Amino acid sequence: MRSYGHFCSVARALDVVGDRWTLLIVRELLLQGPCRFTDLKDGLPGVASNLLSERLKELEDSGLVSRDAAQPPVATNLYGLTATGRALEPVIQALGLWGVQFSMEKRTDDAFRGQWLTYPVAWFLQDSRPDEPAMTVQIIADDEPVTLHVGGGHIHTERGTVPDPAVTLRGEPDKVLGFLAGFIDLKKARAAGVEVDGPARLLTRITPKAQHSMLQALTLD
Amino acid sequence: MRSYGHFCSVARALDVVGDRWTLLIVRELLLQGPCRFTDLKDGLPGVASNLLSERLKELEDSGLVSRDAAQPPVATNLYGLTATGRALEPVIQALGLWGVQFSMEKRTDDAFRGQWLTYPVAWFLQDSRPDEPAMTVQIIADDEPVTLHVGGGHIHTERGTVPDPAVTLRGEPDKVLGFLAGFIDLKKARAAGVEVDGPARLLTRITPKAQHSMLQALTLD
DNA sequence: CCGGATCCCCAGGGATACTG
DNA sequence: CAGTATCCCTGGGGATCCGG
Repeated sequence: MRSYGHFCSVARALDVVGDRWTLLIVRELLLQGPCRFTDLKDGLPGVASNLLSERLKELEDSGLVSRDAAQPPVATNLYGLTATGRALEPVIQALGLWGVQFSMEKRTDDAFRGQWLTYPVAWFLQDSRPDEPAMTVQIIADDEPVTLHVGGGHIHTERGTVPDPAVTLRGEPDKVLGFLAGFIDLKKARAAGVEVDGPARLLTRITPKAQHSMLQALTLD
Repeated sequence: MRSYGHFCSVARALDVVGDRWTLLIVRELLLQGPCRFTDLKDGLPGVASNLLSERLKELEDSGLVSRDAAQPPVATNLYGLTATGRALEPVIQALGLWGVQFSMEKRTDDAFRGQWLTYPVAWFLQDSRPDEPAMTVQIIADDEPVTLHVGGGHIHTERGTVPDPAVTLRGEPDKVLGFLAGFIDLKKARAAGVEVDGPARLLTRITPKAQHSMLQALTLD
């Protein structure tokens, strides 16, 4: 990217990561960990392959991304973040927190990937009944399966399915997230097409963290 | 800006502030407070006036910036941040902290403005001898005058000169900042063209905050 | 099928000139 | 002073193609 030419650390940071797609590539590498070109491309719907290739080269030159040959059986490269790249997590988080206020606007054609549910859950939600036995919640949003491990006060997420979840949620991503975060109640969620398999009351132990009161001011129509 | 089309709050945030110059405009409005078009343009060396005009319009539409007519005598508009815009400060700060590692690279033709010194001072430096009487330090970097008010454990900065400072520092911005932050000692600073008027030992009460140890690993050649 | 490279087209950015 | 208008050109988007 063309340098802003300012002696200012904010401008210098943007000289490195200010290009289109760059911070979203870092987001995907943070969420997915070291992964292949194709995995990155799938996690960045809409990116042109030449752009992704070019950005990865620039990020490698800047020392934010490492490129390693995978184990011999598979002939592919694995892209991962260096320590410098991982140090961008506070930037991604600050952007993500600020961006929540725009996340509930209805946009019918937005793409969705399961791993994108990870951050809002980690940032905003908690297990409010840590003494109850751990449970797993299966979420299927836009056919993207995500598993929530709830217990001990925390919620851990991962992609994929799990054999016998305590509860299963299916629906559109914004509705599922809105329900989990408490923007809409069970009745409205069901009206919006969210299906709940299993005892819905188990889900009441998932609550927003208090410090993000901004979230609770949001409404979902 | 063209939307990324991702149902992800990071992407939604970048849909709003991901355009070139946008976050630097927010930086200037945070640093300068409500100000005129010309003040913004001066604080953003290199920006084309049509770009600045266009961005301000977009920021106004997004609800980040307010445009108010100034007091009758002067016929001009004042641009300021709304609460939504000010909420970007954590993003700017995270970027600025991450960008420090690139800030000491020598770039001879970088522009400099006094207000850009405000953030590094506020983020990294402290008054390590709060019990001593307050003092003012005058900095003249690239002909941009900045005043440091040091006392009570804190350092407050403002643009402009002050009548009788305890110490005056003159030199190139990176050298002055490097000296203040402790990357280079007085001898090296003088060798690099920094002039100190007044008792230099008074400056030893300005020290880096402990939590930003990253800073101290940096070296300035 | 994976990991890109190449090509073409167009929107957006940069520089400059101009106007109320 | 505070923008607007214009032109040019780079850089991004999209599709396709190619070597392994």
